[in-house]
Amino acid sequence: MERKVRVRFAPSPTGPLHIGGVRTALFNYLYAKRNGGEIILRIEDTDSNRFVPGAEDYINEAFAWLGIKFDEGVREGGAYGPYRQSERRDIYRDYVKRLLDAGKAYIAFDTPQELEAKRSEIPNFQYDAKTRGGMRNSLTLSADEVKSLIDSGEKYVVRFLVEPDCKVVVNDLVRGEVTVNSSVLDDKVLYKSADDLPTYHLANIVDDHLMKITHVIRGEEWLPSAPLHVLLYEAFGWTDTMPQFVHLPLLLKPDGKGKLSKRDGDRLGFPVFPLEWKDPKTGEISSGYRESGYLPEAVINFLALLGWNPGTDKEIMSMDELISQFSFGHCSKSGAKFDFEKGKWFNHKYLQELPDDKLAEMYMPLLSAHGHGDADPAMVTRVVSLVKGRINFVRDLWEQSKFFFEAPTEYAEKDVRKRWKDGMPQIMEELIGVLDGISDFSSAASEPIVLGWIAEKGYHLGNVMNAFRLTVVGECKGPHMFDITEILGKAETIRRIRKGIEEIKSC
RNA sequence: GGCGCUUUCGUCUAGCGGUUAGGACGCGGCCCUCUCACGGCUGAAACACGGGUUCGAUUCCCGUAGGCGCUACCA
Repeated sequence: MERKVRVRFAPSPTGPLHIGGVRTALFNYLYAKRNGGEIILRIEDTDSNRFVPGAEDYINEAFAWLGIKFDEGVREGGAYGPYRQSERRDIYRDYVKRLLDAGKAYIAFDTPQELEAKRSEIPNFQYDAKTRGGMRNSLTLSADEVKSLIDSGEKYVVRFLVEPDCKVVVNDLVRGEVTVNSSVLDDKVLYKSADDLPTYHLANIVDDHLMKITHVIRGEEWLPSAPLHVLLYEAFGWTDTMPQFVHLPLLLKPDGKGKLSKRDGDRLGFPVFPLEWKDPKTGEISSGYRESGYLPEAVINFLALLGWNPGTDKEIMSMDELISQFSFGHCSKSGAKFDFEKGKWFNHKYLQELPDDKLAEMYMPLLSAHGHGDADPAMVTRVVSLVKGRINFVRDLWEQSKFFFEAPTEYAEKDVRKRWKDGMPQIMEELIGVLDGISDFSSAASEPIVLGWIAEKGYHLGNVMNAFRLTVVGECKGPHMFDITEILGKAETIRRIRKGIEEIKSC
């Protein structure tokens, strides 16, 4: 029977959501939506030691910004809650008991210190069929001993009993069949004594089963424990509804080796988190894509193409297009190095798609910060239309357009040397006269007049125009000259040429 | 160390037995042009290695090497 597709993204609230986690969530989302299914956000807070306040809110805010909407979750509600694992203790206890009663799990009293001692004493020590007979557990102790130990308040964990030498097959939608021998698996702790909570493995299987998850889509770091999960489904007798597994390739460091980590962002100067994050303990701030000027659509598009492709040359795709094209058949198997330059390119592309007035609106706070909050919106929109082609971020707008708002106070030495030749001040004086005589200062009307004057005088077009530009912009770059002067107006243009004649010293 | 996954330009990747090995980012050149960008065109740049299988391997299989992950009462 075909079950309705249900997937989940299950982060633990141990800090800000890593960009690799965002990518995993995105693939879950795309697959679910592509197949008319549902996506659940489950908070896996079964490690009370690593719990970080604020992390859960961060996760919700990040997905809201990115445009990934969950069908069920702590905030969204749903028929399969609670969606926070710390609120499901009773459920887990019940399922652990089932395993215990069925003889598929056992109680172990070994303390962390005892285990530590074993590990340093025996190389490659593993708690399994070979070694469990020499440990303190309900398999080696008599029922009476176990009972009295428990009654006396002795701490214990519950371990999964792994039968040795069995072939375990994990069926993975992107990797095919992955086979391991159960002897390489250890008797994993399913229930911890330290915080009276299950481990990831137990909670994960129980919740996925109860929440009717059909596809477990997660990072490749989980592949080694997937056989254990398969064994757990078998132990519970849930093999007929066991989800399909998909292990996604990891996001790797742009340089060097290893998977992308928090440190890489600080080191290489790009964010590894969707939103800025302030560590509640240390006060340390980690930059986010949102605060760095990224458009959420660009981040989504960029991330989608890391480890997946539509099978065509198309690269710029909206969320809806991604959804309609998505499949695991086009997922790659090997890790992808994080290419920050390409990320910038995506943002550049998406910025170009924005309407000018919208971009202008996004520019306003920055303009205000530079003391130009009173700028005319129509003028700003026009400015933005002229310079947007050269920006990767909204913040680049200032560097590219500040001369529209402030007269240059210094002049690029290199350009002065090249364009401010002897006699140029004199020609600029003439230019002032020509400009002063123009009544319609629009680009279209003024350009032929100035160009005509240059031609008539036999001046060098490039030299005169660049000297002109130097006085108005401060350097030889920027949009079409007459588009600039149209916005500046006659008075300001002439004022700047005069200022230039005064201040530019030829070399 | 053990176990598993993986391997096409510097990077992200297309390719699913026969291709001049394609695209994108970045880099170089040309065009456009008053400048710098944008844009258009274009150039350099890859099948890790060794065995098989096959008429034929980038493609399938096996090794080797490299890379990555896991190896906790963390997820």
